[in-house]
Amino acid sequence: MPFFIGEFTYTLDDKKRINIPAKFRKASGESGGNYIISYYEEDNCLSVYPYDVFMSKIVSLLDKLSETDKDHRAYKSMVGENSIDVSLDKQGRIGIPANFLEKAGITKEVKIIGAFDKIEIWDPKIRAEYKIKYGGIEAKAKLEQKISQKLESEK
Amino acid sequence: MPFFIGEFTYTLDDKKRINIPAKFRKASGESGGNYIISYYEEDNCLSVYPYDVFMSKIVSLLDKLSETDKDHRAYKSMVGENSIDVSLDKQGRIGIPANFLEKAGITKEVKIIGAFDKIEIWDPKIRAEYKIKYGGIEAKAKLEQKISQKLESEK
DNA sequence: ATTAAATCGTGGGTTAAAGTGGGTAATAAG
DNA sequence: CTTATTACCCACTTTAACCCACGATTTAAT
Repeated sequence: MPFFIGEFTYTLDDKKRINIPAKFRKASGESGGNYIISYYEEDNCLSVYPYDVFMSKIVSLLDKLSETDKDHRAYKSMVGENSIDVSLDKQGRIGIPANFLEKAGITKEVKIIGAFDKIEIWDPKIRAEYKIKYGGIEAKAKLEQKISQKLESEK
Repeated sequence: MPFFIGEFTYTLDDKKRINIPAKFRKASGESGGNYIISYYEEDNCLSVYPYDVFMSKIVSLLDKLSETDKDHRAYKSMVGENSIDVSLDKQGRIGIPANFLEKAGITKEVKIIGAFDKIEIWDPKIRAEYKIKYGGIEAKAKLEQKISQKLESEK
């Protein structure tokens, strides 16, 4: 249901708050102002899921894991460590815990990116590097090939 | 359902608004005045999709991607960054965010081109270069060959 | 063909909303 | 008990959404 697209530049204030674009607040749907922030080391950004999306896309998956398998336990533990729940204040901002800012290398300026079902918060410099890796014409073509192969194989 | 063809020249005003040809407004169908602008680096123009077209051609595909695959996340992130939703004002114009004008190298004059299911907005100079690359007799023949090969292979 | 009416492209002013900053109180941690 | 962090509230500045208006062009009617 949520639908986030676009790219916005904001600043982290002294109280470690970041504004969420008005468009995104309206697009968050059922979850109201409740989000789960999740950090993926591979991405090096903060993924902000509307509460409901996190439940249906992430938690529902983790629920299927086995409690008697140590690797499964490890995975759950890792995802748990890198996730936190937050909510909007009256002005439409979220406060980000210091340890999460640190994980994602965020200091002052941030780029906020709509990634359809979730919102991403990036340090601009880290994002620029990421774009070189994935956003160039050739890199994008590779992604597209991989994805179309996957979709093809599912037919 | 939408059907856009033709070429028009308009100007970006001081408030970063661009007129949409009346013909195209009428041809937008279901989506009313709602569009998604998407930028492809390879094309170097702004692609303006009627909302419904974007949903059925782009989003329906992205929805199938996996949230636990970092390449899939990357692709969604890249597409999301280069997309934005807009809608017509009372006079039939759309406001274009500054970062999207920048991506496509648009300053004042624009060429608006109907590309069947979507509308394209070009800087005239960039369009002229593009035409050299793809519009010449030989270049066009190559395109046609590639396309007929694809269609052949799908039989 | 001439005139009237409607539509189209363009410009600009006003106002509500969005983004930002900071003060104070409540809560949690040392 | 003291200090630091977080939540809640209020205020300012800028941006863009919304509305109205004008000339040019097109369409329709006489």
